[in-house]
Amino acid sequence: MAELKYFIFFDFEMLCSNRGMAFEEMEAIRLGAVKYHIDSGKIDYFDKYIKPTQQKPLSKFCKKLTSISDEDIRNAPNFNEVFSSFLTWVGGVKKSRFFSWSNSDLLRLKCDSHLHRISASLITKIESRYVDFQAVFTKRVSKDNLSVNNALKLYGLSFIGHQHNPMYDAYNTLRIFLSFHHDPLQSDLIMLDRFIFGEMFERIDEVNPLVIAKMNKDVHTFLVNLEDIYKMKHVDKLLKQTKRLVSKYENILINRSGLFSKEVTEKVQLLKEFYADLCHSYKEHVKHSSKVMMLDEHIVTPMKQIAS
DNA sequence: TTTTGCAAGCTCCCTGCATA
DNA sequence: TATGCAGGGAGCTTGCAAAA
Repeated sequence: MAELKYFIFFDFEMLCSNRGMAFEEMEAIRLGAVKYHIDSGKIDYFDKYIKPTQQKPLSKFCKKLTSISDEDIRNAPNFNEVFSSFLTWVGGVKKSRFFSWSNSDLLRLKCDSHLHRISASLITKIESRYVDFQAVFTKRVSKDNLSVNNALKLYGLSFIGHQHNPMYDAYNTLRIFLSFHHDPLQSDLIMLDRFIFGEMFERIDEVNPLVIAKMNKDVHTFLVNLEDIYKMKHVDKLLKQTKRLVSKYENILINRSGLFSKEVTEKVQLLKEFYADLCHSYKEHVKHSSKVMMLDEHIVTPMKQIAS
């Protein structure tokens, strides 16, 4: 396995129309990217227009959105040429990890590569090193899918360059990535705001007691509504409800910032154990064609411990 | 402006049960 | 057996945010 040296953030601008267009027809017309050297922090830039196979003039909507003109792409190299120079610029797929903000850029890459008969194994190689950073950020920090601009704002940053310029979009995605990695405390505070409290903390020392109080309240409400016996058709609803509760708190276990106390992480662990036992018990009941599912005392014990 | 994805809420239909 | 009611589930609608 080659040593990881670069993080490549890339973004495509595509053909588009306000009258609707099938994704297959939305060929790439500009590829922008930034290369982050992991060792030195140096950043390289890549930006090229792409001539699409279809020769129709760009729609007004597309021109306005992307600031790309017909002249920009008329004499541009085709997808094969741009992709080839992109790979040269990357300097080694095996030494790189690829990122974009939403997986639509990967889908575009796959779609256009197929159209231009680019080696499928090469695309598979890139895909195996690809991360949809928006999905990671949503799961770990923001809860909802945010635009690059709104994600930057969470860290008090503003967009640098022009939006819908793919190189700047890629560069600003890198800035979110670096904030996420270099400022775990702020990332955890944002996560608490968006997943649990709906507001930012002013004082760090308030965090742990308030998380415990909130968990106690949530778990207590859950236990009040919990029944001893469920018809099997109703267990699905219980599982969903429990999963939502786990999703709300499980990021605390990662604790990159060290913000959360042992007491807090242990309570979240108990919550996860309860969910795991519940899922296991459900599968066993399904396996034996049970009509009802009883919640044994030992399954509910972790929840009672949290609420105590 | 359209498309996409997700979540929440709403509606309709089916099922089961009670009653005549 | 026919009718009416309640509850639940599937599927549809709506709203929101992000993508181009």
